[in-house]
Amino acid sequence: MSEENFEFSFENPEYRKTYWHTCSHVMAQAVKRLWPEVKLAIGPSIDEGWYYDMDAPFAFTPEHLEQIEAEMRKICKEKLKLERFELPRPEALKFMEEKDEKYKVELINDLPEDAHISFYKQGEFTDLCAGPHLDSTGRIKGNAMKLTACNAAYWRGDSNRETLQRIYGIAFPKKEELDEYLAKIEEAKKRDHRRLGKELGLFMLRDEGPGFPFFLPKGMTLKNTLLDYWRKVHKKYGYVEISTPIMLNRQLWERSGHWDHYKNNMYTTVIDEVDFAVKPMNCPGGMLVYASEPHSYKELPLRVGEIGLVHRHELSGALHGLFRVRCFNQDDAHVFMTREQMQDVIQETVRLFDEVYSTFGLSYTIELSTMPEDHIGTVEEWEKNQEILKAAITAMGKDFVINEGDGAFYGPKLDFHLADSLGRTWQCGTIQLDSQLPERFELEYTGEDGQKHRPVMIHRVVLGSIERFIGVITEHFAGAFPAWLSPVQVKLLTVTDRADAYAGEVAAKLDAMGFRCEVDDRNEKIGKKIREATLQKAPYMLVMGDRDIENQTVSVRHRSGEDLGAMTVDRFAALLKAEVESMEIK
RNA sequence: GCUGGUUUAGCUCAGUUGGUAGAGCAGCUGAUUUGUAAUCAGCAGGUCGGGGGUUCAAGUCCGUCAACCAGCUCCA
Repeated sequence: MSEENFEFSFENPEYRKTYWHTCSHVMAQAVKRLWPEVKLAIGPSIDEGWYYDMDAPFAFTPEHLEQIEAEMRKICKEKLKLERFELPRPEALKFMEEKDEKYKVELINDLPEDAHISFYKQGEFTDLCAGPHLDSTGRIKGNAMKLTACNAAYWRGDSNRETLQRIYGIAFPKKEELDEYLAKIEEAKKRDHRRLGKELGLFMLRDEGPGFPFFLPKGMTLKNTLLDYWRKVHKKYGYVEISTPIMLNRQLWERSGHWDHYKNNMYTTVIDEVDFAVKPMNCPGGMLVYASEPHSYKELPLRVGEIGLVHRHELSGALHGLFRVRCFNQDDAHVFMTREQMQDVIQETVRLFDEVYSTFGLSYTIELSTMPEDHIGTVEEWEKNQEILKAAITAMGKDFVINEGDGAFYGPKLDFHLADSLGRTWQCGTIQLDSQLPERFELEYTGEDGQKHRPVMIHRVVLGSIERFIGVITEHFAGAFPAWLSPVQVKLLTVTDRADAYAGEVAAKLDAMGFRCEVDDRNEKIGKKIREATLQKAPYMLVMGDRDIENQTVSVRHRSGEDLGAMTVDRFAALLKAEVESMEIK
C-alpha cells in the first residue's frame, strides 16, 4: 500500500479493513508455525474483524486460540515486512501445489485466464492475496487483539462441500477499544431476548415443540398490545383485515408455485386421501379471497391485511429463540392495484413503515433483492418490476443497496433492515412485488373501459413476524418496554398490610381506566418489592404506606430509580395517560 | 442438515482420579408489620436430557437419539 495517499486512521473504513486483513494473514502464519499440516482456505476482513477458514486434522479449542494469539503477538513484535509480488498463472499454481495448499490451488484455477496473480510475503509465510495490506506486522497492536471464536464453515459457502474451521478475530489500535468492544458484546448478552423472555415471563420454548414458541400471559399482553397498535395504523392507511385457513389442499399450492418451489419447508399431511399443506405463506389464501368476487378499478388499490399464522420447517440448526422459529405470525398484507398505481402504493407503504419504525425508535437501511436462480416469470417482467421498486424509493430520497439474486421466487423485494439500540441489524419489513400470482390465479378487475384487466400486487410485512419483532424490541429496549407496551404498567407496592385494602382500591381504579396493574401485597419489606418490580422493568411503582393512606396519595417511583414523590391517584393517572398516548420511549 | 460444545432441583450453578447427589434464589410453613434495589428460621424439592452398553459399582467412561448453544447453509 502506498503510504502517501492513505489515511492511517482506524476511523477510515478502508484502513480498518486493511488492518484486519493483515491480522488474518498474521493469524494464518501463526497457525502454520504451530501446525504446518493445517491447510488454508480464505481469510477476509469482515464488518467487525476478520476470519480465516482452515482445514485442520483436529478441532480447534479455546486453548488452541490462546496459543495462536501468543504466536501472533510474537509475529507482530518481529515487525515482518509485507511484500507483494506477482506470478504468472502456471508458476502461481506450481507454488501452491508444492506447498500442498489444495484450496489455494482451486482459487487460482478459478481466477480469470489473464489475471495478475498476486501474493503477499511476510517472513517465511506467503499467501495468495489481492491485498492491500499494512507494510509491516509491527503495525498491529498485539495486546489489543483477540481471537473471539472458532466455528464450522463450508468451503465456498456450499453445504455440499468440505466443512472447514473458521477462526474469528478482532483487533483495535488501542487496548481500551478492544475492552470497549468486548463490553458491548457482554451488554448484548444481557439483552438476549431468550434470557429476558424467561426472566420477564414473556414466552417459553419446550423440547416437545422445537421452534414452536409458547406465549405466557405477559408475552401475550405485549403481543396483543402490539397488534392493537398495528390495527390502528393499518386502519389509518385504508387497510381491511381478513383471516385465511392455515391448511389448504395440494392443488392450491401447485397453482401458487409453492408445491414446486417451497415444498421442502412445508408441513404436509393427507386428509381423506387428499394431500394438504399447512400454509408457509398467506398469499394463496389471499388470492382466493380476492378472486371470490368481481372487482372494479374503483376499489383499487385494495389493501387487504392478515395477521397470518404460518409454519415453515426450518433446519434444526437454524432455530434461534423468537428470531428464527418454525411457526410465526406474519403481519401480512396484499395490496392489489393497477400498473399505474404501483409507484404510489410502494411509497405509501414505505411511509407506513416509517411511521411504525419511528414509534419504536428503530432506524433502517433498505436492500433491493433481485431475481434468484429459482424463479417464476420472465426476465423482462423481473427487470421491469425491479426498476419500479428502485424508482419509488429513489424518488423518496432513500438510499438502498442491491442484494443480487436474493429475491423471492415470485418477485423482487425491498428488505428493511432495522438497527437497534446497540447498532445490530435485523431484517423485519419487506415489500415484495408480484405479478406472477395474479396471473396464476387469473385475478381480474373491470376497468373504466368496461374490459377485464389483470391487477398487480405487493406482499408486504412491516413487523415481519410478530415473534421476531417482539424479540428485536425486547433486545432493543433491554426489556424496559415503553409504558404503552409494558405488560405491567404499574406495580402497586404496599409497605405494610395496613395498606392492602387501599392498594386494592387504587388498583381497581387504575384498572377501570384501562391501565395494566399488579399489586404486590406480600409480607415482604418494601426494599425487596422495589427491587423485584425494578428487575421486572415495570415503568412505574406506587409505594403505599400509612402516610399515603392518610393523605390519599401514592408515592411514585420510576423504574429508572427516579423518585417522583407523592401525588394523588388522579394526578398519577393523568401523567401515565399522557405518556401512554404519546407513545414516548423513556 | 453440517462442525464443535453443552444438558445435574422451577431458575443460576457446584460435584475432585468411577464408590448410588450439593449451594444460592424461587416455592411452602412460621416468626417479623417493615417507607424506596434482597428480614430471619425451618421444610420440601432431583430415577443427574431419553433409552442402551462397559464395570462389582456410572452424574462421572463409551456409542446412540433428542433438545439447546456458537457458527455455516437457509430465512420473516
